[in-house]
Formats: sequence, structure tokens, C-alpha cells
Amino acid sequence: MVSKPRMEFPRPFTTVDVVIFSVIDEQLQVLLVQRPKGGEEPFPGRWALPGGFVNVALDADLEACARRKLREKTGVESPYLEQLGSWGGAARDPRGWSATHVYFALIAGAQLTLTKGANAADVAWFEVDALLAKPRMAFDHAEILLAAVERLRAKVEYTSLPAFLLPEPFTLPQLQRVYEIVLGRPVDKSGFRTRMLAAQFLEEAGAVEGDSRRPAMGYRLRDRDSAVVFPRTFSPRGSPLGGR
Amino acid sequence: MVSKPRMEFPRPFTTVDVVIFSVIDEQLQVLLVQRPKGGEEPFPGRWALPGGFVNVALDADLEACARRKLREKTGVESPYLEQLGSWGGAARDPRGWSATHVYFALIAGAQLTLTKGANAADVAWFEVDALLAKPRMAFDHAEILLAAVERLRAKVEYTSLPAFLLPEPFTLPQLQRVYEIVLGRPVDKSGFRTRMLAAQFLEEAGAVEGDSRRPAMGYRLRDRDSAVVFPRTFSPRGSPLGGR
DNA sequence: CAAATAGTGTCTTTCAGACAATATTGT
DNA sequence: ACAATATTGTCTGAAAGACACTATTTG
Repeated sequence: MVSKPRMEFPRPFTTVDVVIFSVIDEQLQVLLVQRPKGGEEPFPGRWALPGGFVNVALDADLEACARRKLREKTGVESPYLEQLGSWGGAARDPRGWSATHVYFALIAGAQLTLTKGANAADVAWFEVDALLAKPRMAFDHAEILLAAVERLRAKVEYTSLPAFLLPEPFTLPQLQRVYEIVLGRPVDKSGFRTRMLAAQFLEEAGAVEGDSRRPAMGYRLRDRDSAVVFPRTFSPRGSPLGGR
Repeated sequence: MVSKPRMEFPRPFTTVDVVIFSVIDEQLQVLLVQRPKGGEEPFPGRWALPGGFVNVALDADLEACARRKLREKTGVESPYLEQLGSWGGAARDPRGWSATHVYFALIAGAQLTLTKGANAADVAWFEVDALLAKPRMAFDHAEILLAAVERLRAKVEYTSLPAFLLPEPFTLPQLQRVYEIVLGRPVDKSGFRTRMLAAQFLEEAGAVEGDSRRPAMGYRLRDRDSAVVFPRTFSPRGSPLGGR
């Protein structure tokens, strides 16, 4: 008779990784961490998504763990954070059967100056499309990054996600620019404004400020905790399916 | 010097659960398993999602594990299977820090007769809305079920998912009925047909058969591995947002 | 031939996309 | 005033929703 049922079978190890996106220099970028070169660590010197083992003592749940990783690497406290999915199997980590829970985060470009908060040298931003073209990442992180980018681009077609990539307050032209950067194509000005304002997720940040000649109305998110879903996708005349 | 880096910290345990949906008796139902009553098992006698620990020896990866659980409980080999997300934390299982990877599956109503394939008495179908109204499930499975139902209902608005809930070949009126059952509201016949046929995911299963007075064209899925995404949601005139 | 359901057609409204016009500010 | 960009307006076409109509089969 045992006090607990037999729990002595081998357990996979559990990690959490975070795909942290931001728009810097007019490009969609991802934060990566370089793996230690010496020691017995797998993929020495390779770049990887920030993440690591769940700490049973520190982390109340998976999301808390993701927030901890994010805080440690960027100093950012309250980003947009969404679960992306999980990847697990015998082959993805040479140390054994592992499963990782992946989150993706959107943070504002301005906040990156804080990046050097905790660590520093081994952290860097990478332009997403360049990374995807020549994937040399640790573990199965290239696959995970691809899934994250696809999810992001898909959701940008019909949600307000890009608003989380800008520091507040932001103007509608700035927001439009972010949409165009992430989507990789121009967006009609008039339709864009109609859509954003109709969706009711913005509130005027009173004053205006200048990013160009004429100042524009500043806006702020009504709710920083969740994105808004539009009734239809952005879709240039020709494209048959929106692609969600 | 150790051959491997220190991996001796406490690991959470890893499980996989599957939310198996089907339409039976004109209702959306979900398959649950009753937890053993004796022994030291948590939640004795409660109903739970089928699932359990990842078997490092048997399961190549998470999806394989999910398919194994599904096969063991239903005998179904190739359902529609999609990852739903993961839930993990210190509090969800009395035995300790645990993380579960959840999949959701759609199987055709006719296949359920095979249900008694492997196990039997401790497995049963439950009408989804009744379950959600009075959740008495083990672990955090009520929360997980809710998430699964929300995901399903949301995707039914703009994908061909309901086709996986019918045995082939099926007719368009039958398919429409499934949409109506899952969505909980009537759908216009004309628009429905236009949409389904325009989406190109069906192929005529030659002959016809009868479910009512007049026989109808039978259809089969062109691709049983993935669902099709429609450009817009079903949306009755009034509703402002589709809700994805 | 009547009942019942499969399948088609038509009208209206909505709304995204395209593009043009106007407004506002710094220099 | 001019340049540059913010902001608004108009037109058009595509497609969804509503609803009526036709077709086909069984009993």
C-alpha cells in the first residue's frame, strides 16, 4: 500500500517558450537568445526562443511561467500574451522526451530600450522573414517560429493585434503602417480608418502629436487585455479566400 | 563532471486529454470516461475527458499520444484532430504540478457503435449544453470542455468542420442540419448551399440516397485531413460581429 | 396527384475597395 | 502660400441574407 498511486514512471520534461514579436525599424522582429557555448547544453551557440524549464516552485501555472521568462528577458511586464500551442515528442530535445508550451507576445517597439534590463549580450532581435528564409535555430524552434508568424499574420487580417505593437498613444496612420508591415502589403487608408473606428476598441487620447507634418489624433486601447475581432478580413479585391 | 547537465530538478507530469465530439440524436455530444472509484486516484467516480499520462516508451509525440487515447476509447482511427491548447499548473491535480496537452476530435455519429471496442461501461456520451450548465467534471475539465465548445462553435461559423461529424457520403441537407445543431440556430438553405459548393471542398459521391422523401446528391470530402476556411462567417442580419 | 423535401432564382442591403476631395498644420 | 499628410466623402461591385419558386421523388 502506497500513500499515492505509483507515479514513478518516467516523466517528460516540461518547458515554456515565448515568441516575442515587436516592430523595430519598420520590420517585424523576434527576440532570440543565444544558447551557451560551453558545457553540455544542447545546440551550443545556436539562437533559440527565450524559454526554459518550468520551475515547480516559482511558477503557479504555465502562463505565469511565460510571463516570468518574458520579464527576465525584456523587462516588459504586461504585454499581449496568447498561447500558441505545444510541441512535444521524443526527438525534439537530445536530453529526452520533452514538451514545450509556447506563448506568443507582442510588445511595443519603444519598450525595447529596456531590453538590457536583466541579461544582455546573448539576447538580440532578428528580422522575421530573414530568419524564416534561413532557419538555423535550436531545437524545433524554427518550426515553432513559423507557426507563430503564420498565426500572427492570419490574425492581423481580422483583429486589432497590431495595436499592441505600438506605444500609446498612437495615431491611425502609425497603426496603419504597422498593419502594412506585418501583412507585407499596402492597406487602403479610408477603409482602414472606417474599420478601426467602427470596431470601437480605441479611445481618443485627447491631445495630438506629430510624427509628420500635420499632427494627428492620438489613440489608446480601451482594453489592453484582449484584441478585438473584426467581422471580415482585410482582403484586396482579387484574393478569393481571406485565410484565417 | 557529469555526462549530462543536471536534470534532477522536479518535473511536472505530462498528460494528454482529448475532447471527442460527435452529433448523436440531433445533439452535440462529448465522450467522457468515469474515473475509478476505489484506490488512491483523484476525483473517484467523476466523469473526465479521456486522456492520461504520456507514455515515453509508446508515444512518439503529443499527437500520437492523443491518437492512441482516442483509439483506445473509441476505436476510431482517423478523426479530425486539432490541438486545442494546454493547461498546466500546481493546483489542477492533487498529485502535483501537472500540464495537460488537449486535443479536440470530431467523429462521425455512425462510428459510435464501435465505441465499446476496447473499454465499455465507464465510457459514455453526454450532451454538451447540459454538461456545461452543471459542470461536475474531474480536474479542470469543465473549463477545458468550455474552451473546446467555444472553439468548435466559433470555427463552425467559418469552416467546414461539421462535415467531419457525418459519415460519408452525406447530403447537403444533412450537413446543413449539423451546422444548425452545433450553432443552435437555423441557417438559410440557399445561402448555405451556395457557400458549401463555392468552397470546393466537396466532391459528388456519384449516387444519391434517401433520408427523406426525395433522394439527394451525396457528397464526400475532397480532403479528410483538414477543414476549409470560408471567407466570411455565417451571420444573421443583425449580429454586429461574427465572433471568431 | 398530393405531400414532402431537394434544389434554384431573384431581390435587396450591406459593405469593402478604389479613388477623389477637403482640412489642417509646419515651414 | 506651399508642401505634406490627416481626414472625410463618393461611387461601384460583390456577396450575403431573405424569401419565393421550381423540380423530383414517394406513396
